[in-house]
Amino acid sequence: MSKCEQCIVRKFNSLKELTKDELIRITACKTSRIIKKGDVIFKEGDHLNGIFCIKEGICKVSKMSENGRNQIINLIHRGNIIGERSLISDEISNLTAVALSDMDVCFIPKEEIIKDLEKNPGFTLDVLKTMATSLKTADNLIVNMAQKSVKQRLAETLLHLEGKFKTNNKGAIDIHLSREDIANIIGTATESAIRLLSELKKKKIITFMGKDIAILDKQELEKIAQGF
Amino acid sequence: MSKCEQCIVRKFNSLKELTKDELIRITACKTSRIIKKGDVIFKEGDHLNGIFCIKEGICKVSKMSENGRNQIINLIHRGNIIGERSLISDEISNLTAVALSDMDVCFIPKEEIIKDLEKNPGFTLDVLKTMATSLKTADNLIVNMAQKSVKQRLAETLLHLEGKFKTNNKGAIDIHLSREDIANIIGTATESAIRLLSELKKKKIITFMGKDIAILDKQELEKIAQGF
DNA sequence: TCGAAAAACTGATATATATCATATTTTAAA
DNA sequence: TTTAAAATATGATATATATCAGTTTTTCGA
Repeated sequence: MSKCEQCIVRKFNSLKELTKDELIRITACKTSRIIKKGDVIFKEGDHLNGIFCIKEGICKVSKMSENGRNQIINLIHRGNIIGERSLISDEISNLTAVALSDMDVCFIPKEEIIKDLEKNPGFTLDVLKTMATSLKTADNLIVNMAQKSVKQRLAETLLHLEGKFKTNNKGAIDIHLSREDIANIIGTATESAIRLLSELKKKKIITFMGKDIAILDKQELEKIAQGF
Repeated sequence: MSKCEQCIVRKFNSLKELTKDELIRITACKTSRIIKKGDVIFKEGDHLNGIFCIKEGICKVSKMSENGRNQIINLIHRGNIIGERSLISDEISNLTAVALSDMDVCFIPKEEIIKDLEKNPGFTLDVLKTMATSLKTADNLIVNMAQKSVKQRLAETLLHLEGKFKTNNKGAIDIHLSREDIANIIGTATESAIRLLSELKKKKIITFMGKDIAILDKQELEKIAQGF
């Protein structure tokens, strides 16, 4: 069992605010889990009973609309925590998390986190700051979804993905998403996403490298994202 | 100058967690403001330097998209607090707040709230819980905006408005919004909103009462909201 | 390595929604 | 009260996007 006190991943999230003693307590009760690509970490309606700290890998966080269409709300990677919103509200999960790659995560039981929230104001404040940032991001997404065209949202998504996941040694965006996933991020039909990607490829703004996508003309993509 | 200790409005927000002493301190430094319908309370890019506690009236909280279209993110009324997200992130405001009616609000300076956040864990935890709820609401809105048709969103908005603002003595939804405001809530062109409202009126699902709207057939509206 | 299933792709068509134009009604200011 | 401006309404049309149908390519398990 790896020790939280020595885990570098906590530096990237609110757990960095915990004291050594608190971390030792967490180490004692947390469980490590290996999650296979495609596995469901949790789904809408689940009682979570804790939070997940992502040590390695990527997952998508999504929600079903009443129409039966799936909307990806966020992509989560190393260092992030998921499940904390439901924990704080003391509710069943409103979201579904599915692994996009093999993952290495730690599960920390609810009671331990609540103990820290009640006893360590620095931790609580950091969780609050993180949530404030999430809320700002969500507000931006609402505006984009409501006001921008699918083409704009696709361009923006590609730029955002490159910024977040960087490029691999071949210059391609370092995350593999299916066409359906991309469609579910921008909120459109899979066919529409495919068509618009093909169009961008034809215009040499992007290119496909095996399963990945590389941005060739960032400037042009930024223009499209802004509606030109 | 009214006293926070005696103010009933605080019972509806996180300020309820403050101690008597803390409230007395807030009373000493807060300022009351009368805001006229149509006035801007704050706008995107403003340094807020505090939060606003709404004692009376309603305001819309919105954000401009890069396209130059305005998206209303939330409607805020008596008991709610605005400006706390920017305060916690220590950022300029990402949103604009405009009064939809004459308002009576209290402005509480940033330093005082920060003091309480640092010293009163119950207060911080309540702010955190409120923000967790806001985040859930925002996530739902993302999904609706991305996956539902304008017609669905209009129906849902009308139902939501009735639930939130109740009906007046004539049975109309007790908030007055311009057609443009309604369009900016559902994220569509004003003409489209008008057309769809007319359609609902023609079908006797809603009716117009002067400036207000009344829901005549809630069941049917719920069906439309669900995509039928 | 084969074959079935899944994913990616393309075309044709329908439909929802935006846009532009213009008319009518309401509001508010002079 | 009159009048200009704003809000509401409606029609015509263009366009973006969804949907349905079918093909090709890729993936992966037996």
